[in-house]
Amino acid sequence: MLSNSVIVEDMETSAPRTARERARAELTQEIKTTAKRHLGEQGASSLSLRAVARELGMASSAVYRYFPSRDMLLTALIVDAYDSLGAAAEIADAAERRGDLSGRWMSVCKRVREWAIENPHEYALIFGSPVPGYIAPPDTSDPATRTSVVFLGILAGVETVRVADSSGGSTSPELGADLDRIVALGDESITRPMMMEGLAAWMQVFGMISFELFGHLNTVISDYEVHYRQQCASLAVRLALTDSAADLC
Amino acid sequence: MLSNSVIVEDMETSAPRTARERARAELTQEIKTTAKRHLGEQGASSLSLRAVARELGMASSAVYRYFPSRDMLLTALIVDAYDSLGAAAEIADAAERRGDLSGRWMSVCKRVREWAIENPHEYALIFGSPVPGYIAPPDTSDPATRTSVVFLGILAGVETVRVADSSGGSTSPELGADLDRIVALGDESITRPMMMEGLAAWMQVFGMISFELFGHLNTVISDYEVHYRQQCASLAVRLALTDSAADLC
DNA sequence: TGTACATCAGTGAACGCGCGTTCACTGATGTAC
DNA sequence: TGTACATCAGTGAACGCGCGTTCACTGATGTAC
Repeated sequence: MLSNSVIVEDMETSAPRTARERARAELTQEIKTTAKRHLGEQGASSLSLRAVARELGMASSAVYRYFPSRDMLLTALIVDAYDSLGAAAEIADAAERRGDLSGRWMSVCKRVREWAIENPHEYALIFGSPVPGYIAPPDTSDPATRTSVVFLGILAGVETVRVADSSGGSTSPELGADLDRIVALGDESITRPMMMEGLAAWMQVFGMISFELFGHLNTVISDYEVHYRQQCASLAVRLALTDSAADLC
Repeated sequence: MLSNSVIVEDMETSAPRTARERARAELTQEIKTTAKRHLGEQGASSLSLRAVARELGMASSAVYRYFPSRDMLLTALIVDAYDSLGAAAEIADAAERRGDLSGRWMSVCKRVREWAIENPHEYALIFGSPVPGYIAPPDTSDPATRTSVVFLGILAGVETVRVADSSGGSTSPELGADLDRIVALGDESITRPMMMEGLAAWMQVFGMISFELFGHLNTVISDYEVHYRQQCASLAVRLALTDSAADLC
């Protein structure tokens, strides 16, 4: 997975030999950076090529030398966002001792929220409402999985026997197959009940971040950070990453 | 809370004596209905008054007899969406025996997801990325709480002693005050650990629905309904609404 | 090292389009006597 | 019941605006000999 991302970055940033190539790489980046800023002021669906060009002091038609259409620019932003979040999660995970599962979990959770707060518009771009009429091309799905692979890696270290089966034994065959398929992604042996808990935790994490960023808790919670940390610590216990949440807060 | 919503509906639908008043009420509703449909095709930020008018076969300027501006129309849609979801949750809750806490929980969870699937654009409107540049007026916040009040009502029935404190004892004073404030909303005695679990469950529920609707699990889960039901059953156990998830699935 | 040609970035005008909002107006509906 | 006036819904033209995209062009950068 890591090697995969390196390849992507290679194509974008490395080996700009001639001045022309260097200039092109730089302007491509500048256009994306400006467009990212505009996302916040206008929202994804009304991102304007002309406005971006105007801010960069160039003719609107010049942007077409870099992106063949507005939708392609949007796609580039989405891919970048997934990649940026994925890289942040990978780094946070790698900073902890491999055996310290709860430490890795807390570190990744913390970093994901930080990333969202630092890049609210990009977070909204990938986790908010889909841009209507826009259909993500297949090349977006690969960087999208980076973050969840990190998460699966942490789960894989758990003695999954310790997670009880709370399904009541009535899992549908279809859902069972789904769970097995996710497990196979990580190439590890995770039990189905464990996978259900993992999915639940994952969705709760993004639910919490979305609620915070989209303002659904504005009049409810004031100390978002402490709340988030405690909830993540509870999740660590539930996922059997540790015995006690006390030392995580 | 219920009486409040009745008042709102009274103002909108009741007592249209003259033909003029009846026509006005009907057209107001028609405009909103058409606008709702357009939400899906274009997204909230590019909802077009002119397009709505065109579809209704009237001059674009005529819409201004009903809504003073595009933003006011958007506000009306948001208020309607919150109210509609809140009403659905209240009805689902009321259909179950008061003492059957896990039944009420499962019923409300099921109905909330159904509502989201039936009204994906309205769901995205209130739980997706905020419409940029649009600032919700204060009158939107009241209907927004309807759904959570239903949820608090269920929590209030639990012997909260049964929910263990997983915070490790290090709650910040600020967060503690936040939790107490939420508890006070429902005018019931819910312990802080219980409230934390309640928030977690609530956000997981909306995280699951958002992931499903926004397509983040498209290649991951195929049997959304079973997955959702099982996760909600697990949550019921965790919230001490029941002892076993088995009879809920 | 110098010249001739090819490649490419960027320009500016133009296309057709849709938008929100305003305004003076017409004609229908409601009300007071 | 009938008339005179007030209220209001809806019209259509106009305002100024921004949008995505195309196209023929100029001039700079790169390359082959």
